[in-house]
Amino acid sequence: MSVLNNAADVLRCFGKDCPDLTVSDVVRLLGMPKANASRLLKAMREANMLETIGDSHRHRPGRLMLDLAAAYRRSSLLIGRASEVVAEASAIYGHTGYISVRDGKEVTAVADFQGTNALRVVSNIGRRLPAHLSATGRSLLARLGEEAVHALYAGHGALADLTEELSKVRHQGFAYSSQEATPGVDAIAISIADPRTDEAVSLCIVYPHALVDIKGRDEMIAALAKGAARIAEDLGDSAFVAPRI
Amino acid sequence: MSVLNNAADVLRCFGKDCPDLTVSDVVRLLGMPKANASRLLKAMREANMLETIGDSHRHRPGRLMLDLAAAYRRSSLLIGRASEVVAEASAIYGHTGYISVRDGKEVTAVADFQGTNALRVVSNIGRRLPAHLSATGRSLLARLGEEAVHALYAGHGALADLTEELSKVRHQGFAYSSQEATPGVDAIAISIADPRTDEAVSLCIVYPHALVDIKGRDEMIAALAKGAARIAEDLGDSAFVAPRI
DNA sequence: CCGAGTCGTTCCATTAAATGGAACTCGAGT
DNA sequence: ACTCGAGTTCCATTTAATGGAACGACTCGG
Repeated sequence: MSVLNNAADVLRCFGKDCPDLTVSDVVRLLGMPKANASRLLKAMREANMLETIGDSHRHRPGRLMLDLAAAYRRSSLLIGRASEVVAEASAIYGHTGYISVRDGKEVTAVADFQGTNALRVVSNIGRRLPAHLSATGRSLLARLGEEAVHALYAGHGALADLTEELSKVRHQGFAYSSQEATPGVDAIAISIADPRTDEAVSLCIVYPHALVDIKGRDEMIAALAKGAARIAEDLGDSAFVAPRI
Repeated sequence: MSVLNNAADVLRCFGKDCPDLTVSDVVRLLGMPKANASRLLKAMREANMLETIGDSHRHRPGRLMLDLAAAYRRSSLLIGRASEVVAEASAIYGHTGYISVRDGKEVTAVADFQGTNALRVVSNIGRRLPAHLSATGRSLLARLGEEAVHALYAGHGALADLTEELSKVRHQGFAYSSQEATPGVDAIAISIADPRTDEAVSLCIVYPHALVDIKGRDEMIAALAKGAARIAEDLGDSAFVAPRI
């Protein structure tokens, strides 16, 4: 099924910073003969996996793909429950919140809730972040055993720091970052899991550093924690530790 | 490229109300030999187009698909501009807003902004609605010529009503529905297009019928219209008509 | 503990599709 | 008119998809 893999490779190209693709982009990025690239994009177009932008030769993901992220959300009880909690916290405090999942060494947001404050962090849904460099990523990595993290980050320079940071997250019950990925932006994150499906998600709030002091931060952690604890109990997530603040 | 089409057909199954798929679901829904279904799902799994839920045999869209909706949004300047307008209106009035696109006789939301009011309409992103039965759909259909609508809905029972309704939308500059798709829920929608790419989107606000009178509705229409007019001017959308209220 | 039923995977010969080099088309820019 | 880059089409070769049938795993009711 080589076509499928090629098609998946094409779709992966959209991942990082590439808003659209042409035949020659695909040739360059994937090192594929251009006859193949041309036919592949055509077939993907006909299958609604891609569509052209206007009548140019540039391609973007097709309509078929639009609903799949929503289908993913709908397939998971955990995501639905977590969304309720974050949506409420986001509405109360006015900061942007999101739900994210880990995929190897990366995290992706699966749902976001725009804050309402005049100064708020714009959500970055659909953009992959390195798990070890974000609060939401570390809250998810902390759920892995220490060995699993070692295996995942074997040979990685940041492993020592990460190990220490994760044990702190495990002890505290939440992850925190201050101006780490983005200057002026802090984040808090708590993870929960569904033992029946082995999936884990992170509940995260991001906010402008200047607007929230430690007291305000702890208030939001408590709000997330309350909802997360209820979900953990309902689903039987025995690994959940209530945050200590 | 028959695999691609089969894969696309599988992905389409997630569209309506089907949160997960098994091999036999695929056999039943697509009438495919089960040997093929089994191998196809396996290949899609390996390409990250699907993933299993826990260690069961149930499949959902894979992580690869999660970012594609966001890539779609990023590829379109129009969607970005429209999102700003709806996000602001949603924050001001506290009602849920979304941006949607038309795909034949259906409309899909591509972005949503949860309202903050205690009583708010929960967004239905990723669920396809019949275009002729929703305000957002009619605001987009109104952009088509009358002949194009006739061609699209040839033989459809609702064509006469729809034609009349659309000419009203064209004249008013906005579409309105009161308790149409959902009891107790009203909606307003304004569409704009980017002539360079031939894409059109609808800016839509949905709100509880009981909470908003005509005056409040017109205020929101004016807010959307103001943002939409600015976008229409910037992009050169000559077909845009400013709402008359 | 057994057998019927359901579900998923694997095997294998047949058939159909993907592959990649080269030739061809189309526009844009000297 | 010529060239350059981008995209598509052609064709013989190779490779992968197909579907019937057999096989393994599991569940339910007796």
